[in-house]
Amino acid sequence: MNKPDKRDEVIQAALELIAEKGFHGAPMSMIAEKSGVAVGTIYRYFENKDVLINALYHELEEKILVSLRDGYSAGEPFRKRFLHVATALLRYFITHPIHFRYIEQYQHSPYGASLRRDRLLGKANIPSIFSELFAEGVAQQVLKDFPFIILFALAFGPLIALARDHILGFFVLDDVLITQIAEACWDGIKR
Amino acid sequence: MNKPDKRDEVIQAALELIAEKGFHGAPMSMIAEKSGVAVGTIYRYFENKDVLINALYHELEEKILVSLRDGYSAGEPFRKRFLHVATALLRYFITHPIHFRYIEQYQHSPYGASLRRDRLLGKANIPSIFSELFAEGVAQQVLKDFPFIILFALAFGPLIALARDHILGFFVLDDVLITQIAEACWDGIKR
Amino acid sequence: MNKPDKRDEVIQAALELIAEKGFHGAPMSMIAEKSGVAVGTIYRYFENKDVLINALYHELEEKILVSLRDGYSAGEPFRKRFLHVATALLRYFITHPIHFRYIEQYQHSPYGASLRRDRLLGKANIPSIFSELFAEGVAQQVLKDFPFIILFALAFGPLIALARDHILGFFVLDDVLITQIAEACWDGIKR
Amino acid sequence: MNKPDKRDEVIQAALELIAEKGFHGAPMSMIAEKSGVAVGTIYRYFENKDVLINALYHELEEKILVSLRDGYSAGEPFRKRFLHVATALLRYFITHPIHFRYIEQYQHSPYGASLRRDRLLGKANIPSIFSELFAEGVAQQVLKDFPFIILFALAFGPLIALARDHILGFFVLDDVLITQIAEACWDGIKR
DNA sequence: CATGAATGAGCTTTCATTCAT
DNA sequence: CATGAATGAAAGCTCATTCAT
Repeated sequence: MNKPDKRDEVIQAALELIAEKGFHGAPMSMIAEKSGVAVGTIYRYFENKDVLINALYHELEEKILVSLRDGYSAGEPFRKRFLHVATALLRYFITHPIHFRYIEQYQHSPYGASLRRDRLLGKANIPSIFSELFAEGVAQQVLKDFPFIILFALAFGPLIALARDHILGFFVLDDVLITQIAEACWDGIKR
Repeated sequence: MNKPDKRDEVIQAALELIAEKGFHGAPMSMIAEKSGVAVGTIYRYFENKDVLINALYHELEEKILVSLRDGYSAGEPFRKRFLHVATALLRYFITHPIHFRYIEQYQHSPYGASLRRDRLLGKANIPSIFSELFAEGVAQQVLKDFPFIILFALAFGPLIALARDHILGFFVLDDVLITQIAEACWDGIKR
Repeated sequence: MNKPDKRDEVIQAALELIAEKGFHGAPMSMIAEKSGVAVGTIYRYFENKDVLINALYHELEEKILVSLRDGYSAGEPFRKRFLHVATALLRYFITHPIHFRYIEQYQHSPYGASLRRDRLLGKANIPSIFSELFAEGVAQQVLKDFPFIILFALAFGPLIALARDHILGFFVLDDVLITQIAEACWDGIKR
Repeated sequence: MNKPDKRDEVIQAALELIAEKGFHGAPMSMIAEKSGVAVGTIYRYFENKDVLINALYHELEEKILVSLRDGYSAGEPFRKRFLHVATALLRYFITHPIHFRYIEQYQHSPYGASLRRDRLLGKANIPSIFSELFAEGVAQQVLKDFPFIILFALAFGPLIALARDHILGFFVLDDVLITQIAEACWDGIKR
């Protein structure tokens, strides 16, 4: 639980640098400098740069899941739960733009493809909140009768696109819009 | 007869290598070798690697637009036209997976951010087929009253996510599914 | 005598480009473009870049010698003849700054060292106007009793340094100064 | 004990290689090899090749100034001081031919032109020993009434030319000649 | 003779990784 | 455990030279 301080410094520095400058714009030496640590020290905590990049991604993913579960109650009606998850996700991204940029880069790189493949092959696990939600929605016949992967794309594809547009400054998301957008996504998946 | 023989070879080699290995996994020397051309020759056709990457993107985009316009008739009802564009786009991607992977990488890189910004500022032009379609839909009050950028995300965000999932082999898209998905996207944007 | 037009164009373009940008800032392709000739054509007239560079130097040297002999009369008193040569040289340089810059670069490059060595070994000939002038001056006991090479340095070393300073804009030479400088050089060599 | 071990090795290797082969005949890889260091190591000490070249020049210049000040006494008569500086300079060059060749190349390259310009504009400082000497000489009316730049050329132009000739083996300078030459230069500048 | 597309060796510079201290 | 100087493979790009047309 009490991870060494230095490890956290490195993770944070890597996050900020890579989010801003991309994987190749953030050399290990720069990460070392920003985190106030020697280059060699990074290699005590992470075997190599790839390991660092993957570990960072998984930490971010975990933080998002925690945030989605906050205020999420299995007792609520299904639609309400979906809207909660969708708006929480969008809100997380726009309040953590650096996390978003990192995740986006990760997912569209070879790293992301590997992880997805591993998840498909069962080597890595799919976050349960999503699979449970959609499994239930299909079972209750509230949702369109699509495979999980399609429902996921219909529900979250637009959110991610819009988070990016907001973060890039192409338009501004406010609470009203966020709700309207989540409802539009709901229209896309509801039966 | 076909003058830009070498240029085409280079473009094709770059497309395939970058789609597979990413921008940084495809050095100029590798592109040269794959295209059967000397390194220096690439620089006769493209001032530098960035120019090559951008030119390639614009060629692909143009091909997609041509393909979307094929069978598109302004006389058809609005919904039908939307479904045509959506299914055609999805079909293009799954029949040209390499193009898709290249475009995806491009759009999530600094190159893509620059282009988007230029388009927003009016320096580069937005493909008219999309802007016309949505402008008309909003005017006719068939679509939800959202700004263009949100409609675009709702309509195409899921398609792109699903194209990627199909190409990565996570599931299989067939004609029936494609139509159903396009209709689900329609549900997301229609009033 | 009627050298091909193209050869002259190449020589002139090379002169201007190299004078301004140095040997390595003037690629053959640039020389070709500036002279309105194809790259391959240059190689019809000059076996390679080194040959071009050397040929150009010798053409310039010849022009200077012609200009020094203009108005030079063996009948004049010795001092007057020296002042003529010295002022003519300085005037040539400041009216042909491009020639000066080329020559300067040449003489301080490996090319210049080779040529000097060849002249020492008798493979190349020393311009006669200088050797005759100084030989006579020494014989008449008007000049200090130094070897030719030292007299040459005392007489022309300052001129060349000042031509450079003038051309670089560090100060301005006018007719009065030119005469005064030549006389100061005379003070350096006269007995 | 001697920290900048590698830095010195690099400086020395660069000096020798560039003196012999010119700036462009001494690639970084060659400098690395000669100094027994990896290429990348050079870049720890010098940001790039230009920085290395300039740093090397300034180190040499400083060494020369130190050597000129050795045995120089402000109390001596003016002529004696001038002769000291002139002979010391000539002696330095012929005992350090590699330094001479490097300096010569530097001064006749774009590097040298930049430095001269900076010194003229006051951005870089002119070695005080020269400016003080000539300023005093003019004030005492011992020297011809020329601007500093002309006196400098008259005094040192011949020395530099003769150092080069000696180093290239065109003739041999000995102590007697060196003194005679310095006196001839004195004749050039004295009133 | 003239052309200029093609070549590829060679240049400068970067950066993930190692290891002696 | 921490350090950061050292490494050297590999990248993008240039340009003198060739040769099919």
